[in-house]
Amino acid sequence: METLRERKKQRTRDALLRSALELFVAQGYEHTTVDEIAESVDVSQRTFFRYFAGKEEAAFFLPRLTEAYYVEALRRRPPEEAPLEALRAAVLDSFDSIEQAIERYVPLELHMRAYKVIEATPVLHAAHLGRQSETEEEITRIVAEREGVDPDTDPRPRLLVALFGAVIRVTERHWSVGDDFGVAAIRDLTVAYLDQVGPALLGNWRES
Amino acid sequence: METLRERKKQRTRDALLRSALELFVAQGYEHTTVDEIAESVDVSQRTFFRYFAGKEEAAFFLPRLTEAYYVEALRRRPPEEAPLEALRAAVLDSFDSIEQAIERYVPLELHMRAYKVIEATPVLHAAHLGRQSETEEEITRIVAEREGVDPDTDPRPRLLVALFGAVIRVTERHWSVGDDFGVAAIRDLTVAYLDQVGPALLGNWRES
DNA sequence: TGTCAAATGTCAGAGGCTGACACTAGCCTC
DNA sequence: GAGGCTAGTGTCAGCCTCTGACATTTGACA
Repeated sequence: METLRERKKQRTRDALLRSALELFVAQGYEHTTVDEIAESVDVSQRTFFRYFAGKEEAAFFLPRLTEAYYVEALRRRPPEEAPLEALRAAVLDSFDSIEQAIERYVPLELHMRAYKVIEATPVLHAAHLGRQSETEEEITRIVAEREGVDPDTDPRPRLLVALFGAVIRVTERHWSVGDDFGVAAIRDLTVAYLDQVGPALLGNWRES
Repeated sequence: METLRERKKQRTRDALLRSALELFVAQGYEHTTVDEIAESVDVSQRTFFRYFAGKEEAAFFLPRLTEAYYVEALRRRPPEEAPLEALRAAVLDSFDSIEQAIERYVPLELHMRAYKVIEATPVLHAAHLGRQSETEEEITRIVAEREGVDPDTDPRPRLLVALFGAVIRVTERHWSVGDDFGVAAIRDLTVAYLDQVGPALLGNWRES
């Protein structure tokens, strides 16, 4: 962000993002119109659409960021690690670095509240799943490369990533209905759920 | 469907459904307008929206049906079965009964092609994932009840169902990019992927 | 300072979807 | 079988998301 022009752009986008999230949190995603968001930042509706491809994109700007951090964390894991272990460690790693990244845009709590709006709004939740599904495709390629297998032939990378993603989503969902807005809460839940994968798949629950 | 009135309604809805799927398959979901669908059946746009809550709902009418069949098949599994085994057997069971159910509405091949459109259209795929996520909630309750555990306390039912759903989705995705439109192909793929869950979760792939 | 390009605004319009109201056509009773 | 009732349909007006086209403003930079 060198020139004045670029700084202005940045400020406009940040303001739009922040206003959008605040409005979503305050009055719900569906009850917030793009006109409202634009007006609250004093730009035209058209300008909003030049910064965000759609209303959804405003809601997903920060989730996108955190996913990028996760992918980055995964790329950094040592190649000797077993695949599942690398996926798990990357999640825990990324939790740390993400907080500051978020704060560059909005207060962490606003982000957390917005995240709960995503989980609670069916159309947003669906879009969220769709995006995650795309991310999983990227992660699949990373895992396959780590292990030196072909993801189009060997089903294991895609399957492992899908299974892992399922655990993450159950965790997010569980977190989203709770009252704890902190990152530590998600972290603990993630570990707890990952540890339950074995028992869940076990044949007989009634003997335990 | 006793009265003439009811028969007419049924015919209108069936015609709308069929026209919609045909248009989606022929020219793509996004390039098909509701006006087009309505016009091809010679009713007003408003009438379309009285039969389907939205354009999406037309695309998901049959997937909804097949999911209902799956849930029903699961309910019928003997209670002694281990949970994962019941989920697996229910999928295979339901494949049989679904074909005829579909044919009551449209030719099976049209349905299969429409299904590929869902998988290939991002906005539909996302909505599909959202709906599946809701179905998983229902399945979770069924599994929890079978096993006599509380799904709000014990993480295993929800986790198992999420993991199982992940395998199903990978299977669907794989099938959707292939050229085989038959049901047998999905069935075989399902079995193959389910058998890979263990190996995928296994620590080290390089030793095998 | 004047030129160029980037950013924004304005306008028109497509497409999804909804509420309100009028009208048409099966249904049911007498 | 005529007439009242009501479910189903059409019409219309309007909101909201999103896009293309064109005009206008405002930094950047020689």
